[in-house]
Amino acid sequence: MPPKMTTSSYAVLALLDLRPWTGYELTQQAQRSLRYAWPKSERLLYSEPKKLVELGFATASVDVASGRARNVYEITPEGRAALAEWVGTRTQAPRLEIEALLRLLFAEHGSTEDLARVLIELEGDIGEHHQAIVELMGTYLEGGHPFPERTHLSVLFATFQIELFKAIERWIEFARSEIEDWPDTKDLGMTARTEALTRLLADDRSVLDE
Amino acid sequence: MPPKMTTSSYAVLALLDLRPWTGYELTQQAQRSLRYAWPKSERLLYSEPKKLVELGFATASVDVASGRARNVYEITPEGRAALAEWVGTRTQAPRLEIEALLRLLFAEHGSTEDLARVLIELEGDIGEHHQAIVELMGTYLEGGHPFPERTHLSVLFATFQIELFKAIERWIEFARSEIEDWPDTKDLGMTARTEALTRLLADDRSVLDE
DNA sequence: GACCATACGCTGCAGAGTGCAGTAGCGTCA
DNA sequence: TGACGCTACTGCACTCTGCAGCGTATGGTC
Repeated sequence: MPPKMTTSSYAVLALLDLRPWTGYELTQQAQRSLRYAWPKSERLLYSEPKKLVELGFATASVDVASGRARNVYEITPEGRAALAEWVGTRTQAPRLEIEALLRLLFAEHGSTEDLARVLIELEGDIGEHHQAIVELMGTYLEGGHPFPERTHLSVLFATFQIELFKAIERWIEFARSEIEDWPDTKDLGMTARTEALTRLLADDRSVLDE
Repeated sequence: MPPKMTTSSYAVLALLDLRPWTGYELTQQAQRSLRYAWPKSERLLYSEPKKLVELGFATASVDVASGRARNVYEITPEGRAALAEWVGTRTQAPRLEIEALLRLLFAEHGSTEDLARVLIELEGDIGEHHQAIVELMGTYLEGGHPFPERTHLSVLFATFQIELFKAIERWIEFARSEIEDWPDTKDLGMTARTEALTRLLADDRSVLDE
């Protein structure tokens, strides 16, 4: 049986459609540009182009010119056809893994300080990404986009990241102020405040509009 | 070598701390309540309690009382100790897999209609979750929380979901109106509109404040 | 009263994906 | 000159997923 095309395979194939890349470049580029939509390990990104070659969607050649040997991958017409077909398939539902929220849900095992620390860690992780995107937009303004004709796509993509990060940061502030009023993490149950929040949520209203 | 405790192991252990569960109940409960923070497959959720037993963090017994045989798992004092230690460890960075955004980034392979369809699919997936949370809050108001003393945690957790879903839905509307003005998905590059957006993002301003 | 769908209650297995260790060449700065 | 870091990967063990399969009990239909 031939290997199966996964979403990750199409992601790498779409990069190969832009230009030929070496395996190393592919891992670096994919980790930098796709990290926020499709985070995958370096290890996998080294394996995917090999699979594409096996399927006839890419060709591999070895370049020895610049120093040490490197695999160079290039897309084939069959590869482009596969990409065109991919567009018609159903999009997978998003999948959000947020350990900080798991720890919030089970915060009873630690103190309110432990919970505050979890929020700080989340804030740090989000803040890093947030800042990186803002800086990237600065370089785009100076003509730094590696594929200028694709700027409209990268920027629309970036608007999502920024709105998401801002929303999460706003929530962290909100959660922090809520937790400040908690005497403990345990056994509070349905306090007056929690009931007020529950009512807002049951009416599908934002808890931040204050 | 004994098996390794993963975040998923702690998630299941934290559930076991609430009360004993059968394997089946554990899979259902974990998929319902943890889906938005820590989405894991049914298969894994059947395996985790076995690992906990091997580590001495839970005990297993077979209940034949009600119809057919079922495994019942219960936490041990060692299990509770492990949970208490977990609180002190570093929280993993969030990991957001959103195939819709990957397809946006490579929208050049399809038409603007294809891209609009991707947004509709994303909207549908988010909308389902959004609605489920709102309904859950309704049941909490009617005293439907299975562990009433933990309501404050569940509700704070839910505020995150609602704010996140609302932010994503707002962005989808925004993206839709942007794409409507595109003659094509390809080669637009740095249009005047894209430049305006890039400037906003580089200043870390929201593109939705209009 | 036989049938069938559906929920319960799992297990095995192949394959996707991760993390880490290891290997090896090249540049550079002290 | 040797220590460090970047380039450029590969192998391996292990985590996690999806799917197929399998038997039991419950409720409703023809």
